[in-house]
Amino acid sequence: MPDRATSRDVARLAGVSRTTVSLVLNNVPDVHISPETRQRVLEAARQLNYYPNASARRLASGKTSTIALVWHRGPDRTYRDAFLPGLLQGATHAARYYGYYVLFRPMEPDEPDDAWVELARGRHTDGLILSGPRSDDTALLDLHREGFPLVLHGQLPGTSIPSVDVDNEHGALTAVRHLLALGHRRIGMITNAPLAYTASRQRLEGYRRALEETGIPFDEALVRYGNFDEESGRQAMEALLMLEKRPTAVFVASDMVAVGALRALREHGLRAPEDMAIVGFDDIAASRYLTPALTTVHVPAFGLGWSAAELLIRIIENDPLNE
Amino acid sequence: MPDRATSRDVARLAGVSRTTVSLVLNNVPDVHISPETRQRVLEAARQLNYYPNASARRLASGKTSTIALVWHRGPDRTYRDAFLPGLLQGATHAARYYGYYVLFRPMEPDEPDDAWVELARGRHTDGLILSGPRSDDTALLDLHREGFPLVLHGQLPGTSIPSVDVDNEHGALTAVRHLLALGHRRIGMITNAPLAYTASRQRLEGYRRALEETGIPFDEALVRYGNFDEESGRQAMEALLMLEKRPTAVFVASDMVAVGALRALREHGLRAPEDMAIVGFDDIAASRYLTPALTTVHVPAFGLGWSAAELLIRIIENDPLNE
DNA sequence: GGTGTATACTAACACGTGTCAATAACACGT
DNA sequence: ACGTGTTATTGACACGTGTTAGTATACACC
Repeated sequence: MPDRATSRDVARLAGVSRTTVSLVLNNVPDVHISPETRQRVLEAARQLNYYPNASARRLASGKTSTIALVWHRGPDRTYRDAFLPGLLQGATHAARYYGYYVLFRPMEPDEPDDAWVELARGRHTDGLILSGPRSDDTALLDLHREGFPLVLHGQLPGTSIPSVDVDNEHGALTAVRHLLALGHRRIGMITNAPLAYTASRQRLEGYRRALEETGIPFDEALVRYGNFDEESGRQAMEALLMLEKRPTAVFVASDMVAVGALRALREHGLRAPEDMAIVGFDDIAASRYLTPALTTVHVPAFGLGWSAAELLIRIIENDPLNE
Repeated sequence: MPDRATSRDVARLAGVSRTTVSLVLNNVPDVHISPETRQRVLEAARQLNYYPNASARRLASGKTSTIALVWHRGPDRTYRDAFLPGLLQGATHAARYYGYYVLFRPMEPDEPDDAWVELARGRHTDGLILSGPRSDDTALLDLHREGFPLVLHGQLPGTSIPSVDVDNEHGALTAVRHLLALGHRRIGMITNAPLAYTASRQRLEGYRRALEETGIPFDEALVRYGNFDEESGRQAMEALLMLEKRPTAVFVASDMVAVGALRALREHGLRAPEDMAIVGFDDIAASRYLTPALTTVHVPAFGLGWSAAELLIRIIENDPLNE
């Protein structure tokens, strides 16, 4: 590769000092450069096709202008894969707006849970978005205590670390209200996952509140538990169909699980929504192509990515924790 | 944030020179350090929780240990979104294996087509994977001529730039052979996109070759042209259904387009595969959840990402173009 | 006892930028 | 003539690491 031009080369060609080159190219405010000099510098830079060396700039400025998205793949792999493009593009969109790059760092099963810490400690990035954090992660708490900029995507109860997440309860509330508005009074629910997951509890709570609003008593017999995948949805629906008094509608708190529930219906010769109305949650791409199309609660992956990145960059640039 | 330890601090604590610290921590070969010294250095580093500063290391070594994935979203947005997680995770998987990080850089509609060039010229990364390159991109050719490591994902006829891509022709060949093996003799095709796209032409060629193998004459009347989306598939299938002699099977060279084709069948009261067999291409996640499930040609997104990154890193590290 | 040679370590330079403190030139009022 | 302030520019240091050339010591060999 040919030798690249440095700011020294630009300075020489323009007949000024390296400092002046830096001041001009960075548009440093409150500094006076004569228009002719400015012009000469810009012309020289153009002529030499000069691009400042990122590594040198990082070292000198102490800023990497980079944030990282750390991606824990959970047990709900397929669901999270469907979520990734939106989240990532949202994050990069915001990052670009503020002049940052985005490093993508998926955590793989064979590495230690806190392998991502090196990104922070080695100052590869100015901040991190952690998607799918674990609460037993002491490295995470340490970093936060030291004031390293972090934003979580997902719930982590009991910490003060900034986070973004879907409003699970409200989404569920809306979904069940929709079924109520259609006239259903006996409405079942299949959760997206076991109740150990915060999101799961919140969606259940939304379901409960919607019923409460309408004065319908909560009936535990109508609730079954999904476990991320299709098969768990099929089994849960089977169980609901076995009930003496079947529900006329079911809120399934995950599209992936809902696919299984729909399959169970078909196996019993039942049709949706005529024989049983179904509302999903997550808005996976596939739901649009199902037959019949699945009504579902939209989850704004792009918006979440955007918000997470924007929040993180605000924290990085204000540094409110240490000044 | 507390002051981080530098290699100087480690050197002082261990009672050695900074050079020794560097030699020990980087495991530099062919250099002799006594076991006691080595131990003292490692202990000091541990005690100070020392992580080398990435920016300084980059500057000193001239290596960023980073590759970037440049993502052009094409007109086929949904399809490419479904492809992203696999490609990206494949690339990061290989990158991690070789000790590289991955920068994700989507190109947005509002920026110049060659905005990504700054990544290379500013030495933000050691190399680039370009997904969905444009042939009219002179900046691309310039960089390649200068020996900057590049790998393309997708076709770019008439250049010597290394690239990875799906074997479109072979995939199509396999799909049509499958239909032939089922006994079909009158097989239609709906392309994934207009023939201006290389991938489109290659899939058509695979279809043609499969027929040829079996001695079935190619009949242009049985070929219709999709355009990435569902609606184009619906229309194309409508046209095929209007034929006097309908095909008994159709190879649709894109799952997204196939979804539309299936819809058209339903609208005519026809069932797949009983009334008309369909084989798709791309293996989007949704195809598994369609009813009936769509048989499709699997596209190994993860493998492509892996290959692209591995090839790129080989080029970076051998630098065969300039030595 | 001199001559090589392997071992263990270090001083000093390089990487290319950002930025502060200093300087020089000049205008202006008294 | 002298101080004061403004404008335009620069010299010199800092950022934290990698790496080469070199020094000092110990050891082996004839």
